[in-house]
Amino acid sequence: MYPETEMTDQTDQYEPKEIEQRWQRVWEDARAFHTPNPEPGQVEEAKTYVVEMLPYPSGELHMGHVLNYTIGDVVVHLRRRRGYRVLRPMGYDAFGLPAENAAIRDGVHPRISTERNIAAIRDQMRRMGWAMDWDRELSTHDPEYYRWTQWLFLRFYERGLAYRKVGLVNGCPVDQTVLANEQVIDGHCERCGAEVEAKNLTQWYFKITDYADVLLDEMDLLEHWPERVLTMQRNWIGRSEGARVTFRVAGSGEELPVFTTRPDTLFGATFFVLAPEHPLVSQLTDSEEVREYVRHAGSRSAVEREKKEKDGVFTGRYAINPVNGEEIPIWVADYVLMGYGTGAIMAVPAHDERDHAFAERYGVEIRPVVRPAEGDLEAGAAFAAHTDDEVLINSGRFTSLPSPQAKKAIVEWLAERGEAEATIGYRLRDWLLSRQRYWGAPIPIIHCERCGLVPVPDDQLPVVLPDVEEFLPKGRSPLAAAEDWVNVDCPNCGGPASRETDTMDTFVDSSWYFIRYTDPKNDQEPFSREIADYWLPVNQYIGGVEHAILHLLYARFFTKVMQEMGLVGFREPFARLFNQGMIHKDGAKMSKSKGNTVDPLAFADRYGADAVRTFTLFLGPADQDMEWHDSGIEGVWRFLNKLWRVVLAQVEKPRVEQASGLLAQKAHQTIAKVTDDIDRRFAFNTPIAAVMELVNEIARTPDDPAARFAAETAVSLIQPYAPHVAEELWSRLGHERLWESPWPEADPAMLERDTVEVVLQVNGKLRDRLQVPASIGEEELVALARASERVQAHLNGSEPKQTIVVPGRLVNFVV
RNA sequence: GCCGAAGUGGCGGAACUGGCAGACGCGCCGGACUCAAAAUCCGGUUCCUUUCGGGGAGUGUGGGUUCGAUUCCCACCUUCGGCACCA
Repeated sequence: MYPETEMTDQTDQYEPKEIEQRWQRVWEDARAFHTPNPEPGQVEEAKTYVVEMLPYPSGELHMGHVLNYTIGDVVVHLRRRRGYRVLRPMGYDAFGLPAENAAIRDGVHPRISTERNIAAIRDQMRRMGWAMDWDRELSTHDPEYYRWTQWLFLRFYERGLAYRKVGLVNGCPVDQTVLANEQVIDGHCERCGAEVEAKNLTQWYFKITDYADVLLDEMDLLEHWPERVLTMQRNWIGRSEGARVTFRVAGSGEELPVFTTRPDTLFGATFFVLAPEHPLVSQLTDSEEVREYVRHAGSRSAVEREKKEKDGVFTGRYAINPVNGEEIPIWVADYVLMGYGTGAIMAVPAHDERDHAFAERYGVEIRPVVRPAEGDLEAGAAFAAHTDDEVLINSGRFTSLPSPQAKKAIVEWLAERGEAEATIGYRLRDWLLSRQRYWGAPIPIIHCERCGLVPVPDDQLPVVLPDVEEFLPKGRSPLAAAEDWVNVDCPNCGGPASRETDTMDTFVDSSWYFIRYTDPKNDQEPFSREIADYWLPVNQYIGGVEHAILHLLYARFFTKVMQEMGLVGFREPFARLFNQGMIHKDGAKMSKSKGNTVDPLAFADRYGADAVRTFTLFLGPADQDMEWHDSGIEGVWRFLNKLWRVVLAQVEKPRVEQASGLLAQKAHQTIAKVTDDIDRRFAFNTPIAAVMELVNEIARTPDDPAARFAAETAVSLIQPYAPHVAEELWSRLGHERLWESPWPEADPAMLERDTVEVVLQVNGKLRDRLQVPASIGEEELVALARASERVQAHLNGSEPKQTIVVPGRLVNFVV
């Protein structure tokens, strides 16, 4: 079982490289971290499912990975040793643009480069010593995986949750593909930074907007998600309550619905605005001026539109305001967006900053209809902040009603006549999932001239991605050129048909992988529901905050749909989420272009994987951004060397079964702190400091009868961080298999101290300290405290007005 | 503008429930070892002041609650993140 070198070739030097290789082999041979699924019907036992966001296989492990997977490793080791059945798999998010762009650049097929990168990154992960169940490894580019991604797509399609529509989409001119809204940052492609272009195209969408409310409401099912992530998702969904109010075109009576969050300001609407793309514009007028404006607006990008001053053009037509029958001019202006609400607004210049700017420019009436309940009515401050204590003015029968009531009353009044209804607006749009690129899972749909859209029958899945030679996208998928693959018989009528050539967004692949892990080799279904329901929801999900919106929102959406299909029995995929911070260097994010990256494997070569792992977590709280200093790892290196020396000095000492005394007590306190910090507080830096303290203490008193016990405790507690050196020292201490040895338990009796140090204060200022028996009575303690010379000096002979006693902590005299 | 997070020594950070501010580490200073240096080990290290006993100040700023505030409350400043011509 154990390598022969271990007992015979005992050098005094800590040689991480040799130790780490040796123990990695031992774990592999012992299949130490393989976790089988429970047998069917097996009694429920304590289980934990830990998932870290799977890496994109770039071929090189970076510090972000090291932090992510070391956090997971610490949690996993602790829970395994506390007797849980722990599932901890790993996989690769292998489809996507980087591999494809590399193929275009270097002429290597993406599958070849991806698989080469996977082999490299797998090897690097092993060198870091992470306790993963490699039997469950999966990759999203594997046909055995994407077969089920396609299968799930078809189930969504059957339910009307995957659909095709013509619409304005964001296209990236560099990556030559359309993007989901979530992949557009400030009007630019999130990948390459190019400014996106609006295009009218037919694309595939997932109907995530149907789940907008559920995605908000069911945040309550999440036990422990960082507030910032919930906030980001709330912002992204962008729910706002308001009303849909129907205006009509004067003359024709054509309906012009608008969405507003301020129905209380309806009496202040002095004009009406349509987005340039609004379909009614061309019906309302054939004015050349309007057509010219619409054409011009269409050529401006969203970024340009926002930067310029508001402008617009009058259509010559009027809209009738349903609250008072007033006719107000209809304008076309590109500050109104077609994509939100109805693409038309009622403009209330007195209470909306944008409408105000527009009205000022074109001389439209500005009519105030609400004023603050009390306080100043400064000009210009009217729309500064809308609050609930405002009251209506100039609003007919609603005048002097408080704003919140007025909102309701006006909508109800209009609703009686069918001219309004309370409704909710969302910022969230449907998820655009088709991509005009090669390296992704093909969308399993066939276009038949006679039958239209025909889903690929389940028994013909997977639709395997064909090998092509030319990856360069030309605005259509490179797959379109693979004619043998494209041209097929219609599964329905047998007539000539062609395959869909777009591939799926890689976020589809990663929206369900955490369930596939539970049953990764299933070739009958994506996973067994029984097994999935045993492991999920994931007890602990760990990953970077960059996925706060995209991946986490999509995965939540997928899970809800799968639950409604009866595929799983849970509504939320990740019960707890931990977002690690980013590791910076020289005050900035690490990036290749800045040249401030740190190669973890290079440091592992020099100091050992144990030191890299430990230092990464010692940097600071793992959920905050951290600053990497090369000199810092020296400190951890010194610590591990000190541990090595201090522990080896105890090997020959007798083991005292019931160790007592201060050092034993310190050891028990350290057990309690490390356990609580990791398991309850998710604090990973402070346990290292606690073990350092313990080791420093042993080094000071190596001949203490409890020194050996304390040393064994230190080794046991550092194991989740530095598993190799811990295992080596454990075996030299004469034990076996630390990785499955029970986690130490703090003896409550040992945590209680016989004597305690009490702080003596006068007027809240520290004046003296006192060692007293823990069991001392209050009166006796006060008497002792008063007797202190230093206290006496500050009391100046006067009698304390008040004496505060906190048992076991302090006595405070107030004079 | 709206929403969220955070401000503590020279630096990273600790202080978990209102009770010893600065654990642990880096850096720096001193010492041991060395012909010497590096490495290693040991000790010191918030600031001001001191007759070397001590005294005073101190957790972004200003106020408040409290015997007592890094911690709670109010106002403000700064930094970071999200959303934003979203009606």
